[in-house]
Amino acid sequence: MAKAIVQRPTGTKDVIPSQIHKWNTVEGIVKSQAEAYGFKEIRIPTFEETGLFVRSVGDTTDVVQKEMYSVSATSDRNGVDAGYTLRPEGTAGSIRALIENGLLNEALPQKIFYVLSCFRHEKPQAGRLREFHQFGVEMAGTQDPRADAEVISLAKSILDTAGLRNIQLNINSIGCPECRAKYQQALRDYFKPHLGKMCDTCHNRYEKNPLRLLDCKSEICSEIAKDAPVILDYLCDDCRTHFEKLQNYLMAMDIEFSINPKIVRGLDYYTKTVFEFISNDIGSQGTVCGGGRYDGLIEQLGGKPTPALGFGMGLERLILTMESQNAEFIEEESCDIYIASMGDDAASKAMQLCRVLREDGVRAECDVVGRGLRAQMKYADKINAKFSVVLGDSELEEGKAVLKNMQSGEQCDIPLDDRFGEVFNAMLIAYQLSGEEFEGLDLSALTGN
RNA sequence: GUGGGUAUAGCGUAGCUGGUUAACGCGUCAGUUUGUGGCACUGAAGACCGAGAGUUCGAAUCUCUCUACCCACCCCA
Repeated sequence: MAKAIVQRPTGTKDVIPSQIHKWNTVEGIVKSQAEAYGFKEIRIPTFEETGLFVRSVGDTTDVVQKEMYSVSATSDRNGVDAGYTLRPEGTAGSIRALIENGLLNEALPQKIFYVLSCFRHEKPQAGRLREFHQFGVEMAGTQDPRADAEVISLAKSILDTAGLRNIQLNINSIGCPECRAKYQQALRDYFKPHLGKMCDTCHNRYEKNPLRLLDCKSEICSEIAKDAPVILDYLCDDCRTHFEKLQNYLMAMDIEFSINPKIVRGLDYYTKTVFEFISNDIGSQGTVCGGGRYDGLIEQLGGKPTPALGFGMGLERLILTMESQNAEFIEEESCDIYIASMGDDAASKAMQLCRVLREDGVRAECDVVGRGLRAQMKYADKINAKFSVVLGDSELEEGKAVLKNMQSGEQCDIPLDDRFGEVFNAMLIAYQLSGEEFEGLDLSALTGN
């Protein structure tokens, strides 16, 4: 391992140039699909007042209790400690932005999406970083189950477009505050006699958030949880029909799902629908996408009561899954033309030609190291240049040079005057049309042969 | 926060039970008769063997501590 004076912080990753195409691929997919569904991009601050996350994510959750990067900011509010936190997720901030900018007074539903980095102080492992990247969407202003289906459909479209297979969709309903209260009581009644045998964290859960008793992975606890009451039996009429309609819409759209009554999201704001897309190919942290409805959140954050829902998708996990399934990434474009030169005059000419070409958006490069011709050609090959030109004294005298197709080795003359850019662009287009067609093309008129 | 694993040049590895100048592949750079890449050949640069301490005449190879990374628990994206 190479050493730098300072190394990157634990749980962070560099994306080096040879990998960037994966991110561009994924971000492209995610944005184009979101736009196809009518979602608009939003950008929000990287940090927010700590209170925002405490109120929304929930003060009993692990995320808030032990995973936030926070600083106090005593001086910011007339001596009152405002305190800031690097966002651990995207929903809180984007909902805050919807409220603060009055967007909930515009036509509803508001449909927004974002790509952003999130920060959680956890111990890193496969698919889990301290700084990770999330694509997310939020739809505010509808309680119709069609919205739930639409949002799930968007997530599914993204995974499909990315070329993924075997991603399982699990859905559940955790009810509204009324039916959930009844269910929580039922859970407490059920677990109470077993409490003695159960783990410490479950004791805590029993008190603070009984829903998560279902989630415990410990053998004894999960064994006990097996026969626990199921939330779906406790849903009120409204929640039940909402959930049933959602299922009907999903089936109508041919989106396969399974109902998993054990899904309990770790963020407190969820109501009714919750869902997860899970990959089995990337280790134990297989949740690629998770989300649900949060009908109470906007009011809780000071907005007018507005039902809403959304999801977050882990971009690192999405890329990991694509890699493990050998999905295709879009390759970056390489250099269009490398202009090699010998001697100072030719070097100047090369730089000048590069400038002209770049004005037309051509990826043009020339020697900036002072290498010999052979080395320049090797470099042109390494950077995968499509064409090359060699400039020396004789070319400058004659006013023309030889343009070489680096893939086929084919060469032709190209004038070194005002027509250079025009001719080269024609060659480039021919090249892009296809290698085979290129060979059959008669470009003699252009090149003046 | 709790466990387990790993740690040798830019990358990937070899180096067995301790013994002279730490090896190989890829990569990088320079050449292979003077103005042309991909192949081949030649050569060069590049590692105080994660850090610190200890055992020993002698350690990359043994012991201890630390750190980082990886994996799992937990939690979530």
